[in-house]
Amino acid sequence: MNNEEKLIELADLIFPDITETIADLEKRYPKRDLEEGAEVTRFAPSPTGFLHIGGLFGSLIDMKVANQSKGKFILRIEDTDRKREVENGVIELITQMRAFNIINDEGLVSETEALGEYGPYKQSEREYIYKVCAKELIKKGRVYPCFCTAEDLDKLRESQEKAKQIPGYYGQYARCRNYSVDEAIERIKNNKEYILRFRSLGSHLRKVKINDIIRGKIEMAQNDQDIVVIKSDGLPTYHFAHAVDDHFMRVTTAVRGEEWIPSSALHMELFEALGFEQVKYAHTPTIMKNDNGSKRKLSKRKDPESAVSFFIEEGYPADSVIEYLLTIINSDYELWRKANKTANWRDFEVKLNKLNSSGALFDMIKLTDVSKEVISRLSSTELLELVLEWAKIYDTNLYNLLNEDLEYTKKVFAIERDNATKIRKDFAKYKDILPNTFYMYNRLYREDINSGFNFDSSKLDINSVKEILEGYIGIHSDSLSKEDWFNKVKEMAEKLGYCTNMKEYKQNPDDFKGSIADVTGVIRVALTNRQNTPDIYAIMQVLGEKETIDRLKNALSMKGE
RNA sequence: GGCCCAUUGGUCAAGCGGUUAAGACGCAGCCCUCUCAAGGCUGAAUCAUGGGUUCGAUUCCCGUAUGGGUCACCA
Repeated sequence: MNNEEKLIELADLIFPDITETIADLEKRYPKRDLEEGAEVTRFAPSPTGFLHIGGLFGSLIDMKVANQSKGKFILRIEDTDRKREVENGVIELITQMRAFNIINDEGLVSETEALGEYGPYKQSEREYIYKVCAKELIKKGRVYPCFCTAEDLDKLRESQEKAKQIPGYYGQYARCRNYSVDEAIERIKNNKEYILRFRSLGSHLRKVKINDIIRGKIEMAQNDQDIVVIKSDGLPTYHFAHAVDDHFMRVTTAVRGEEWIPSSALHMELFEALGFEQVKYAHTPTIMKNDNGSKRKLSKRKDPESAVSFFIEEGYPADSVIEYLLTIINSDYELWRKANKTANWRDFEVKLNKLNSSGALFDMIKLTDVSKEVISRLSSTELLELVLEWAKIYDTNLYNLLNEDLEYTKKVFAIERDNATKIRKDFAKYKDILPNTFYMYNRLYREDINSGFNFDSSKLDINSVKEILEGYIGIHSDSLSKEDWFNKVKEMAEKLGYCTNMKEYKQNPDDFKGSIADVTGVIRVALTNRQNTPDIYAIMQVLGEKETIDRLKNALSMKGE
């Protein structure tokens, strides 16, 4: 029996049930019939139920690149590490992606259902496919059984470290690669436990070039490690699964985190050994956080904002997070947004080669700004809808409050928003809304004034406050236009000795009792118990005449006691 | 430690051999203004460092420093 025949015997011994070949798989998963330039991308997380901000970042790029080129965006679940699996992890992930409008064309759409012809899309269900590939490589002598135990490997690493050698299973240190096929067969027949390793033909003395879409050419040492291809549980390692899956799912561009750069040389060799065409790589930068002056990766344990669920819980609109991420992905996004004020971010074209390759610090303050902008583009109806959806889950008190009188709530939301010449930009997240509008709700307003009014006593004394309130109650009317209303307020203010022209007042403050701003300030506090609010005319219009007068009178009486 | 990646204001960054080195956030000031938010204007603030290459380097090359990543039967 020659060596080739022996290898076949070995392959059959290891995988007796596998009869198909890579060629069969090539037929089953044919090249896609897509337009020229169409990109097939994939997001391939582990089903931990936790969507990291970096994952959202990556999947957003995946989706944009696929959509823009009329390609396909696949969601594949990498569940080959059963220790990491979490119950309902897949559906949790999909739900979170959907919350941000990241929708895949293909792959998992629920815990068990999937779209597309290139499945299964869970790696644990692709065992057969990996085995077909592994078997073929055994026949070619490129995969061999390794009988080393965990202790063997520990010892090896230790001695390598001591001898200042590159650690790993390679070359002269790869004990099992040197067994003859007969020896290997014999060991297996004797029920020795084994895993399958790749036989690398590379040398770290030679260089190899990776062409990265984001970074350009990356030069590194060839792979020479005999990495594990199939683990003892029968499932593949990431490396092997990456090559097999991305090939047979006909992925064109693998967008992945930069932590994969060092293993790219290995992946190249794997593709080569399997006879696959290389995929293109786009290694994305890591999103970092400033921690006492030093950059570090956003950590799942230390940083709540590493989970996208954080932003949902806080009440940031999904689009805010996406648009913020887009500003990191392509910094000309902001220019585009300025030129296309009402457009949807989906219409923005992401350019992979314009990505900055250094890790960006996550900037909450910038997020806040982007988010204010996003919210300011919403009509009161749209905003209300989003807030209700959010509050239903995360703030039931708010949900109930807003629902007590939806028509009224709509009017509250419309203040300085609908038909306004200048739209308020003071909400960055839904959580900001209640602290800034609570006074529009009688019950909350009354609770708040229980502990006293916040009149600015440094400006006016009690008697002046009373005087203003009395004066204003006398002239208040709901039916005036804003201009007429303000003229009446000025008229009254003037009578009481206040300056109605701010410029004039600023020049000679001592000539007056105070300014028109002080007068409206008193009315404002009486109505809202806040010194800063939106336009009080608009507020009074929503409160209605009765409630307005009630509040003013109440303030007057409390102040007098 | 080996290998890899990165380095333009406080932050995100444009720039691709000759620029007064864009823009955004933030900050400061002014204007507008019934307060605030917004808006308008103005301002302070940047090419990590040392060598080359070049008539000329932020831009190209090498070294150094700093930061990050990676060296598993985890992905």
